[in-house]
Amino acid sequence: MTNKEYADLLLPGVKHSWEEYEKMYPERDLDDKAIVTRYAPSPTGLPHMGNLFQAFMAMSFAKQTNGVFYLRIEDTDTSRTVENGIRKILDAIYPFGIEFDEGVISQTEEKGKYGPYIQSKRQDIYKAYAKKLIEEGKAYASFLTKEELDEIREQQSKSKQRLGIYGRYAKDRNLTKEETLERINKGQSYIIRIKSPGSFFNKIKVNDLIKGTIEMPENDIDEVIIKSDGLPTYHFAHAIDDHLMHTTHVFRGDEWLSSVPKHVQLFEILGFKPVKYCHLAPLTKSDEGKIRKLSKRKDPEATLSFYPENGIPNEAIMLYLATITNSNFEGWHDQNPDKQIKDFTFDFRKCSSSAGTLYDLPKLYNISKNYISRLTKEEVYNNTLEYAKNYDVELKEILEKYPDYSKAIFNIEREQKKPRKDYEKYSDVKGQIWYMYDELFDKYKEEYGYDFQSITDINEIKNIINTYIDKYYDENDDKETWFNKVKELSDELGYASNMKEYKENPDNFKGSVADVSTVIRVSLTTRSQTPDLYEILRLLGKDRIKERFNIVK
RNA sequence: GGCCUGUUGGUGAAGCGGUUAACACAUUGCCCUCUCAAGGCAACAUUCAAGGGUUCAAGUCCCUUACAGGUCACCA
Repeated sequence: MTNKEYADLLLPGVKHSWEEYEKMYPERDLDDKAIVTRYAPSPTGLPHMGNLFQAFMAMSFAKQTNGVFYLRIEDTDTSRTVENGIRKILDAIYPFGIEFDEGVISQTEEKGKYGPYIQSKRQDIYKAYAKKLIEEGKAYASFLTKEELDEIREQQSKSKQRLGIYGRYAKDRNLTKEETLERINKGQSYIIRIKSPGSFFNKIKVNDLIKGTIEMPENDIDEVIIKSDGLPTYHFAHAIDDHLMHTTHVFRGDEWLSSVPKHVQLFEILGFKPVKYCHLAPLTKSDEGKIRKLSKRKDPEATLSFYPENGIPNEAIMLYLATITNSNFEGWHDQNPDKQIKDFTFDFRKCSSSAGTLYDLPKLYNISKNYISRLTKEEVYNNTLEYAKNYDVELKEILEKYPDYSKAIFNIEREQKKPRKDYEKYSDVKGQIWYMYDELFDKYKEEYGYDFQSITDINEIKNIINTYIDKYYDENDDKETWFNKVKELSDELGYASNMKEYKENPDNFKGSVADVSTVIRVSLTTRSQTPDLYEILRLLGKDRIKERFNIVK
């Protein structure tokens, strides 16, 4: 019996040979420097922030080198695969600006010449290469049962030896063809393992683009490559797919680092050109003094839906991811505020190699605040409306009812060199401007209550607002005239119009122009802290000012 | 337990044998100012997990220890 016939018996029904597959997946016609990489999730649930981070990074490096970024679905664990898993991944990730050049593009479609991009549809390919290894004597059928495996593990840990199927524990390694076939004929189930040529006492060096050069023992474990369900293990699928799809760089979590010797070995015995590895540290969080991985279960901010639900702009998240990808991004962005993330050139040498990046929400909010402050009034209006449509019906109705007026509100101290920065997220908006709308003012004024500061005597308050509206208010005043009048009002009523004088001799006055302004401000809005009072007066207009003054009791 | 990685202020970090140890967030104080936000200025690591070594010189190179994380599946 030839080796080829033997391989056919172990893995029957394979349609193509590995040579044919090699021809079907030719080299890509790309620049030498072009990075081909992928995002390769398992469809086992919703992606989280760590996944987005990986996808973002892989995409950024591919795009800046005019390479290819594709989506591959790793669904070789059929028991964990969830319903509509692909759609869930895509829906979660698309809003954040992740774009694939190739690969799976919807639950049912894909594009590109290197597919299928779903591993469960590539079974024949994996088997063809497994047969190659069997033919060459580099892989074999292993009949170890669950019980035998457990026993070996127990024995190894009891005698403090390394765990795994290697050396003398790889019992079926030296079975002859005849012995193997005999067992198969008896109906014993088997899987395919590689016959590892490595020795634990040899060291290999791997140059990880992020972690640097790492020295590790060679792999000597007879790793499983084809499982009993006929599907490949992650390790085998990784080698085959990334070879055939001509991936140049593999971005993945650093939990894979310790598997690298297996992967290097697999590429070698298959005769593949090795890929470059970029192992990313997990996003972490400090919890009761301990550092741990960001967790979907414990940390709401790990879930991608947290962001739209809280009105945090997607762009801010991308900006944040860029700043934790490369430490020099932030400085560049400050210098080039009008440029896009894609204009920045990321550098592997500027990627942090530390054990974990703390995912810092306050920092993200700061980035978001700066981002929103630079938007135009239209953009703020549209984005807030978009948020409100899903999460705040009351706000949505108000915004839709008064589009121009709302934009004018958003324009207060906006669209200038040093814009006002008071929204970290769109969900902050209502809390800061509700009093500008009569409907909301009527509804919430009692709830919030008038926040008069130092002046609490209602007669004095009435005195100030009545004198102001009767003698000084003129809706046609410009800002300077307006404020001069407020000062005159202060002088007339015994308040210091000059803050310096007031600070020097506070006892000579009833208060200052600040107190007078506060009375006007609070009477109109109930709030002691608002944006520019002049702008608010202008937007409210004479009638509503009078109306609101009259309500104050 | 074996193997691997990491450890610079409250946080993220820059640093690649000679610097007053950048910068950003947070915090605190002052200034500006009709409030808030913003902005300006300043404070915040006598020291780079601990110890030892190499060197004229070490956060930077070497060793040991400690701590943290990862990994050792027919899961990815």
